[in-house]
Amino acid sequence: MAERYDPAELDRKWQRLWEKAGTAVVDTARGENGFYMLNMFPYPSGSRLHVGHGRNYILGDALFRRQRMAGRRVLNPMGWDAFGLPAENAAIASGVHPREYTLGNIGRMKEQLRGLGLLYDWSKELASCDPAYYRWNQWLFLRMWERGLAYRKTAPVNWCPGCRTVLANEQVVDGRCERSGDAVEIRDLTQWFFRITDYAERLLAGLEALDWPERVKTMQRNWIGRSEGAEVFFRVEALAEPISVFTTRPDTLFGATFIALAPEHPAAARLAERSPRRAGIEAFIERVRRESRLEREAEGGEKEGVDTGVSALNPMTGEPIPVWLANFVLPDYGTGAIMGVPAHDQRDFEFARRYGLPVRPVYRIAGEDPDPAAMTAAVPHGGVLFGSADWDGAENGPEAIRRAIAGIEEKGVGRGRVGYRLRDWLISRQRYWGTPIPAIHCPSCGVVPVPDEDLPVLLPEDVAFQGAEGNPLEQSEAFVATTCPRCGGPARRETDTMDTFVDSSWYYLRFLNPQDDRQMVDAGRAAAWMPVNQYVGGIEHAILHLLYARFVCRVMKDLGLVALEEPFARLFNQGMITRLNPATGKVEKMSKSRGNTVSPDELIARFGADTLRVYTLFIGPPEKESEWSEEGVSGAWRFLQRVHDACTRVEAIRPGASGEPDADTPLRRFEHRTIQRVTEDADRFHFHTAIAALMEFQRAITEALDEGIETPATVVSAAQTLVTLLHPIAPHLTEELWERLGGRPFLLDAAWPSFDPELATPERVTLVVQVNGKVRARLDVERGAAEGDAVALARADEKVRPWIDGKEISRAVYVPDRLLNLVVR
RNA sequence: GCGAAAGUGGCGGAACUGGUAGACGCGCAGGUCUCAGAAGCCUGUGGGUAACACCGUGAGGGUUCGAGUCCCUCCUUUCGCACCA
Repeated sequence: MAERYDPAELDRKWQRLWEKAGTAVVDTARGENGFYMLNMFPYPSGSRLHVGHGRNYILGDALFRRQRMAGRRVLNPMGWDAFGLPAENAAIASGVHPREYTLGNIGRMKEQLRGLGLLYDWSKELASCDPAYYRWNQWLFLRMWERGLAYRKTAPVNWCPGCRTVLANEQVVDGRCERSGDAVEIRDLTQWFFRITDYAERLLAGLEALDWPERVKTMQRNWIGRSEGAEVFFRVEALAEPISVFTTRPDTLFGATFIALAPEHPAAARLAERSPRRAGIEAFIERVRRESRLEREAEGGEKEGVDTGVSALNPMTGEPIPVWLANFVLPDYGTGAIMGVPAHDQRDFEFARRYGLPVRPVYRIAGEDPDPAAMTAAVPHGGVLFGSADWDGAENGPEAIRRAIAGIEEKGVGRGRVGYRLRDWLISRQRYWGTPIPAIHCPSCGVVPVPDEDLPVLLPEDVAFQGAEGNPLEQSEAFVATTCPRCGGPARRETDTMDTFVDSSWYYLRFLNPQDDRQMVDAGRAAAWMPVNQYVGGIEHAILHLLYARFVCRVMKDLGLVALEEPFARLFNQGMITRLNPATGKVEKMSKSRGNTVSPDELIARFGADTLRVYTLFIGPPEKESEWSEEGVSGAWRFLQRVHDACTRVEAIRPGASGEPDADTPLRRFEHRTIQRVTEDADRFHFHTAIAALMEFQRAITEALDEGIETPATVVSAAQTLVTLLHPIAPHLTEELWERLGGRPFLLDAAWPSFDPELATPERVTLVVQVNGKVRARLDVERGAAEGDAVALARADEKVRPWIDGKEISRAVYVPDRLLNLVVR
């Protein structure tokens, strides 16, 4: 072999040629035979990508190339989720404008993606920080505002002291900011929200039909948290309005021995005012409200409460029960008030035990736990047999609940209701680097929308970032000072910007018409290309991005902008790449902060992008997490060497290859079996087993060359098939070899080979012979051998004979082409 | 605590529907080439045995001619949920 495989040169050469020829550019005005492949667009961070990041892009690129070779017009765009706090924090630290910082990162990241041989339709590139993009955030916001889907309210919200902004519920994990890890505080602020709760039922129902990982769907179901129950009104002596509680167990209403309000409940302060123990109650309210979310929701946290001294009347019996304030009642779920049924609810029971409140089992509900007798003994007041003749006989469970709701509604003291855990999406952020919310505060007209013709509301430039505290937007008098579009008087501009998840909730639609300045989306193209056929990204977006995108897509449908409800038909979550951390001795997620990353740059310099791609795909099933190993990479490198060497030898015999390949030879059969294996494996994303099949095929070709039995035409055909099947995995080397084997560029436009099922099956098979279920011999037989022949062969086999001699074969189980089990006594 | 997924050689993993357990790769051992090494290349590689037998898919039971795969009990790990009334 003359020349060695020089990846550095090949990588550069083919990356240039692909780009120059625009091989990945798709005209989205034409929709026929389209396939929309999408990787979640990345945040352009300041640090270099590591090999753990590469996994989902390499997988996406392999899927893209595979679909293209199947003859589809595949749209595979890339863009940038370019707004966000890291850029602004960098600006505050160094003074560089967030835009400059972000654009610099985009440039570097793009080069890195190119270096991996990833092929995107860059003519569709977009960045969410571009006014041409974010003006449509503002436009959509105004449409939502018109319909009451965007609104402002004062509410207790999550405040992250580290990020100095409010957060959505979805961004708070275990009481901490999912970005910075700071404990989140609760503050009363006036903020902008999107009314996602109006869509709770549709978001839940839509999950059914999606081809998504079950665990993602489960997470979304849990987050939406639907529960059926009833709202029940309790009259309170001191108040004009009754207090409404939400319960999923209206069947236990007769067992309610108290009601409890969240300290934030509007009625709480009014009740305190009337109480002789006012000071104590107000102190309690103040104390609970000051607690952070972390403290308040801490596991095993003591349930605490205070008696308002006021009574409420059980609507079914008219019996007075005390009204308490309790820290475990959440202000923003249900009605912010509960009925306490200690006999049938663990939390209520703990609370009752602590404060000596009665526990009253509802006896007529059969099979309820805990055991009423035991509880009666455990509490001072004792249980009282109580129930209702109306509800008697109803089995505990849905039927009892249904009847209870009917009884409550009949009496006019409540109604059936569905509760959701989902809260409205808080989209305000007190930061600069985001989409300005298009609203103006006028002292006489109130909060007024910016007229459409004044869009986009641009971010101001006269802002000093270095060392800035608070929201940098507030610094710009030119931005803030404006006139009211309604009355023309002086007014102040809204300085909150939008959560960056607004940007990412519709970008997949914008890739279809990224330069269109007349409309947000192109309904015709959306009809042709949406939903995204295959979406690939990390599990960390299981709730946040994926729920918001499903919501916004539905809003856009209701606004008549598109005709679809679900943006992503199929979702794939790649597993993380882990690596042994020498510092801790543990296998951990690969990350910069842990210091266990591997840079693709050095690997590419040494082995080329294809080796990195082969190893990344070979490391394990892509949906599982996989451990990176330095030595493993060399296996991928050696494989590509052997492919290169084999094809170089084939190239040398090519001039002698005339005519068609032989119809049926061992290599020919190997070729067809490999096509079948690789096709099936690639289509379930299992490139690791596809690579294993290709390794075996390469060895078969090398052996055929060594032995010289196969005709040149047959060998050339095999080698061409090898590089074609390997192309989605190792595009640069295969492109080069393809050309040298007589193919015309580009492989992306070459047809994926098809297999003949007859040839893909071996002619002779190994028949396993078992005696009483234990393997005793392996026979090489013709495919399709008859049972009688197989038994005869087995009985005559010298390895089998000792096990059956002198015994009677009572039964023979024969699985053609696989196994013969002789059962002897 | 509740729910889901997983547990296979020294390591990553394969076996998709019950039918040859360990494909493929790493590592390791021996060989080849070389003055020597590196890189290649070839051979071997679950435990066990002289060779068989035998033992082997987290543990224990079960179903079956036959179980990594199905059922039951338990252990471990990972992930999700967890005052949501």
